[in-house]
Amino acid sequence: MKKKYIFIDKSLVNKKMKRKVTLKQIAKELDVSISTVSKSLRNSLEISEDTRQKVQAFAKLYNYKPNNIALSLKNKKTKTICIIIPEIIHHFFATVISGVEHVANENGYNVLVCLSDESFDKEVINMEMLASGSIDGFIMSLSKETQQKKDFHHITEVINQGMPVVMFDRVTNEILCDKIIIDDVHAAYNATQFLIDKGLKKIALITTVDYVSVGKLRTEGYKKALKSNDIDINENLILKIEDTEDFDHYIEELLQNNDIEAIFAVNELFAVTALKIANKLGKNIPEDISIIGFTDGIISKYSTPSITTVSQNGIKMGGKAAKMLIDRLESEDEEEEQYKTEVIETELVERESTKN
Amino acid sequence: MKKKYIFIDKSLVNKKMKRKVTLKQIAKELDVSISTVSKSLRNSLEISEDTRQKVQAFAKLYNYKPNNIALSLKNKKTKTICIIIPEIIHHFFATVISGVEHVANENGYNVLVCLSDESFDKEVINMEMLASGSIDGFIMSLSKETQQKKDFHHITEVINQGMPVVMFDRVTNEILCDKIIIDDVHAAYNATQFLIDKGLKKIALITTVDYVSVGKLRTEGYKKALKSNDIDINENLILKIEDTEDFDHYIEELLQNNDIEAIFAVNELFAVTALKIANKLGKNIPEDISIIGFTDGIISKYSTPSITTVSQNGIKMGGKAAKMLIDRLESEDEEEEQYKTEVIETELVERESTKN
DNA sequence: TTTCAACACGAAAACGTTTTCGAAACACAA
DNA sequence: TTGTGTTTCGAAAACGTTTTCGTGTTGAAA
Repeated sequence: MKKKYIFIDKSLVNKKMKRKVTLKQIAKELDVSISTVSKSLRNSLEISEDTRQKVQAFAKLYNYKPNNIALSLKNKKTKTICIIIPEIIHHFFATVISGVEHVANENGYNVLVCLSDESFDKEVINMEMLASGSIDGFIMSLSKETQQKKDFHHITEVINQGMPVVMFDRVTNEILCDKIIIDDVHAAYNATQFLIDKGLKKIALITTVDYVSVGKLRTEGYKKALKSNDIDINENLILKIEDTEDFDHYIEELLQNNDIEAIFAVNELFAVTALKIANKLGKNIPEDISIIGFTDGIISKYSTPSITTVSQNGIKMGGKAAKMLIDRLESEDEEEEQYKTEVIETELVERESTKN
Repeated sequence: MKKKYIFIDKSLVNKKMKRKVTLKQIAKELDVSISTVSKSLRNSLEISEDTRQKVQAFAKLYNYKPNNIALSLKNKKTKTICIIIPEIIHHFFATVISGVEHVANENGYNVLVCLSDESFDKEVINMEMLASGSIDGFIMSLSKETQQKKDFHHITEVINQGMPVVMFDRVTNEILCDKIIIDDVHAAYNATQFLIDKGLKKIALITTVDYVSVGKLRTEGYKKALKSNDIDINENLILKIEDTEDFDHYIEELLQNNDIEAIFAVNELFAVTALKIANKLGKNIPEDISIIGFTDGIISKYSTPSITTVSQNGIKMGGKAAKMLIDRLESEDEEEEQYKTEVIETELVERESTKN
């Protein structure tokens, strides 16, 4: 008979289990007070050399580590910050988290990640839940639904409780707090100008509906660039896409019904989809149509042809956001500084989808 | 003179600041004991209808929320789980987090994200740090360095302290715990067989160095498929790539020096890079060379041509991992069940990079 | 009037720390 | 012996909860 499983004796397992040791247990074992143990471990001069060494040796032997929760309760800080983002599958948001995590870690903070799924309710629930002591501060980018509703009471509430909030990318003027953004208008302006400089005039815009702040701003930049080059704005060339819907056929229509020379898309997905549809319609990129996207993600980089984009540098944004939050946390109740809005430089990454 | 800034009076700010109210404060205000307040809020029958209502009204007015840290200390559970992954920028890991987060949230848990950056030390530090009360359990995928060193003491230690650990994707046999994996050998076998079924025989493999567990297993599957179809294994067609190095020219060599009919790549990056280099060398995909990748990521989907891949379903993996961990947390100290290893089904997603 | 429930509430312990303050013990000078 | 310091330690409060147990009050039954 073959043995198929190895059953592990429970008492044996428990023997191996060194449950976490506490100050109280050490104190009892060494027959001193809890205070003495605590002080010894923190090398207080109040305690004699002898006792200190004895305690420290014992603590090391039993691998004593102070309980973080108890410390949090005592210090009223958790050394944890929370980042709330609409979703994590987007490359941009993943890079932001990466940036946040690194800076946070360097400063001894941990990062709690919450996904709002673009839902107002989840955003509210998460914030209310966590504001009750679990974390020291928030970094967040608004969900689409929140931006549409323009209801920010959950954020004001948290701020009024004295908890710092740093907003990034999708922000709102209705909340006073630290912010990290890019100059969407300017970046879009530059991207459009870049196309115009190549001698292209019939430039289509694929953007989001207006309540998405960044979409609106980028649309603004696009229009501004056209105007300052005395190119008429043709509303037929502007496609506003509701994010939930299947948008392929809209782009197909756009490309079929207009002899477009270039496309500026406000995100990566729109850009790559336009590229694929253009291909399907027998247009060559960049010979027939030039394409510029937004967000320097993995798609643009590995697409064929690779796509010229406006790079947002999510890692930098995340890093700066974490730095701002932590600065505010650590300087707390010193002079209340004014809230700052920091603008991160964007960069046009030229690739194969635009002709030169 | 134009006003450039609006200075906000600090006392005013503080007036608006409703700092978190505690049981003690409510008790004092209503001139009852803390116990009475606590019981009232939890609708204890010990307390008279009158008092209960009074307390509840007051608590609602001042927006009382119990302090999570205090609760954690009392209950010895934090309702937080930690996921440690090598990096977040990889689409696969992002999807896993997404899966974890959703299931965790459904069950009232929060998710702490730690990035090991493929570094053994960071993995160790993070685990040791957090094991001291901050979280209830771990979900993790090993860093490359840890796999190389084969040093898992930090994980055993945590487990011995009674903290449950669930490993996924990059796991090891040296640790006894719950695991979620895919059958890498089988999936690679199928992918290779898929190519063979198309009549392709000269199939190259682009894989990682052997210490990466999944790379090794997928290599095994590839070889197995060749053998069972009586195709000789040509080591020249097997390219093992060290992850840190710049590998483009290796792939280029591989493609130039052999008249390859198909490529099986163990990850997305290798696949798309091979595709681009093949293109550059004037080969048509899939007419001249068929390509299959691994990990159903964003790159494969939006590449041109889109890439046939083995889909790992990270969301499902993450969800299952979270479920397993939470089950163990909540059933704790009931019968110690045996550790389970769950195998997630993979799926071959057929796209344009393989001919039919 | 006594007795006994039932009711309504409070005191205190517990979770694991840190820190303040007081005090015991001892040494040493006057 | 007394007074003055110094050294070394412990008690207790504090952080914010929950929960056990005790207790005082009331009303009714005996």
